[in-house]
Amino acid sequence: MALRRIDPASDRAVYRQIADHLRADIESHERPPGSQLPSESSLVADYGVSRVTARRALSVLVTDGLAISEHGKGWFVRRRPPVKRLSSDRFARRHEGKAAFTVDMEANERKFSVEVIYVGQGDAPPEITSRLGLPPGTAVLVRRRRYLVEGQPTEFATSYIPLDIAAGTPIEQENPGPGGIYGRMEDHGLVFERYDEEISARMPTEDEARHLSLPAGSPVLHLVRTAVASGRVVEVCDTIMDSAAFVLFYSLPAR
Amino acid sequence: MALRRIDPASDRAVYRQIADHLRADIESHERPPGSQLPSESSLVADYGVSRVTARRALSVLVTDGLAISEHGKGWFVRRRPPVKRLSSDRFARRHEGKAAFTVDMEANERKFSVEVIYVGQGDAPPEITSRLGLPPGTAVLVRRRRYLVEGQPTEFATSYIPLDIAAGTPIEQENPGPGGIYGRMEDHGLVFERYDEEISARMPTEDEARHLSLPAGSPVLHLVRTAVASGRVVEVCDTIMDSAAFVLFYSLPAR
DNA sequence: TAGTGGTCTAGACCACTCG
DNA sequence: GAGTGGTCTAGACCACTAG
Repeated sequence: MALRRIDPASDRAVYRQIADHLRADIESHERPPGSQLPSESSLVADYGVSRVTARRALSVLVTDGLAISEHGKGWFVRRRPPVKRLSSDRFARRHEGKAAFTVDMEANERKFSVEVIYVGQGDAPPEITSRLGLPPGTAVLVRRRRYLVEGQPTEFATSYIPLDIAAGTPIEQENPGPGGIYGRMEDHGLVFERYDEEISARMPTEDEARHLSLPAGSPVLHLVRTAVASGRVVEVCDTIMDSAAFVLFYSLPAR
Repeated sequence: MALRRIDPASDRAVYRQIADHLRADIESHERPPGSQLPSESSLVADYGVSRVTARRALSVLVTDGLAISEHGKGWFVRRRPPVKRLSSDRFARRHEGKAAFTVDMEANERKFSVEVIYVGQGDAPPEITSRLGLPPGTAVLVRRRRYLVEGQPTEFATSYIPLDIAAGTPIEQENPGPGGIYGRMEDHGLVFERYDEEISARMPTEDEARHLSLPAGSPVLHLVRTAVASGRVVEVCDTIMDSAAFVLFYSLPAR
């Protein structure tokens, strides 16, 4: 964090050089997560650049997911919530009467909560009805909720369930009871065979960024789970996760 | 793509309004992938804003992963390489004598190639030696390579293998032969038990962005695979993937 | 009120691409 | 050479946060 100067002979743009200095400080933990970065005016004074250039340097760090700005307060090194999501034994342990998310979080000893945003009939996007094996436009049960870990939103999930499975069962309730919706499906004789998960990553839409309180430069993990029971698809769950908060874990047997 | 105007009464910043217009055109495919966006000067003329504001609007799209700029040429709607990576049957099919990546790509009928960057002894980061069950600083065999799909780099992988397994075997060669390094390990009597995979997503480092020719606003998928055979960890493979090029697929049995 | 970031302007010089 | 993006400056006004 020693005072560094711009090399005017360098090919590297001035704003990048300043960003490099700050990045080095962040990566070496000389500027720890949550600490305040130099203000724009102090960069202007220290480096002898215009305010626009100082801002650009700081913006580079935001784009790289290393910093955030807070209006009226300053620029700060971004805090990273460390959370781990288990997978392979996630569904096995569900049989003890807990929903998958509960199992995941308890395995990591964190305080969590669930916010139900919407439960009721609704339309599903065509990609979803197609996975469910239903004609486009078919009404389904929609369960939309947001998961919070230690007060911070980290995950935003929407489940789609065929109405012939959900109608008249506790699956239509906000709280479907012990074991979650999978438990209720088993009560009705459905035998689960497998869960297929597709994972991708991308930048969030503006909506997603708002729902998850994501700073700029923070990608999301997109997970689509298809649950198969008794020979048919009984649920498609579309999940958007703060990528800074999750590591997904899969254990594949060799044979 | 009709001529739209800025609403000066709106709370939304001018550069965001312009970005919104362009984003809508991109998402509706009125501006298809690869097409040229309006030049900075034409935005200046059409919207009556300064060049800085026009550039900021375009930069928003870059940060969101929707556009790229090419010096001297213009701004373009980003092309997205569609590729799918299979997982669950990836290792099962390896036994036919093909490496996992080959299986993945053939399943998607794409032209691919592998570039070997380095094969030889080297140091492994402490996270890696710890996974391998070796003391920090132990030398290991390092195999670093880059995978290209249809000429575009999409994946950058580094394998770390304990020397007592690799030394004196074709694993130390650039081309380890049919079935890849796993095939050679089996030749020596190792029996594979499972592959553990940890997946996360984040923004790339500058190095990673260069190696993968990633535009700004393009996150990477980070996959760390730990191969367990005959009761010990025989390889850790650290993979960085262009998130725009991959969808990871896992099938989890219910019991 | 003082300090911080958020937005915008007008103008400059440079480097790259293409015909 | 004409057009495109890349970088930088000096200055302005506004909005938010704090003591």
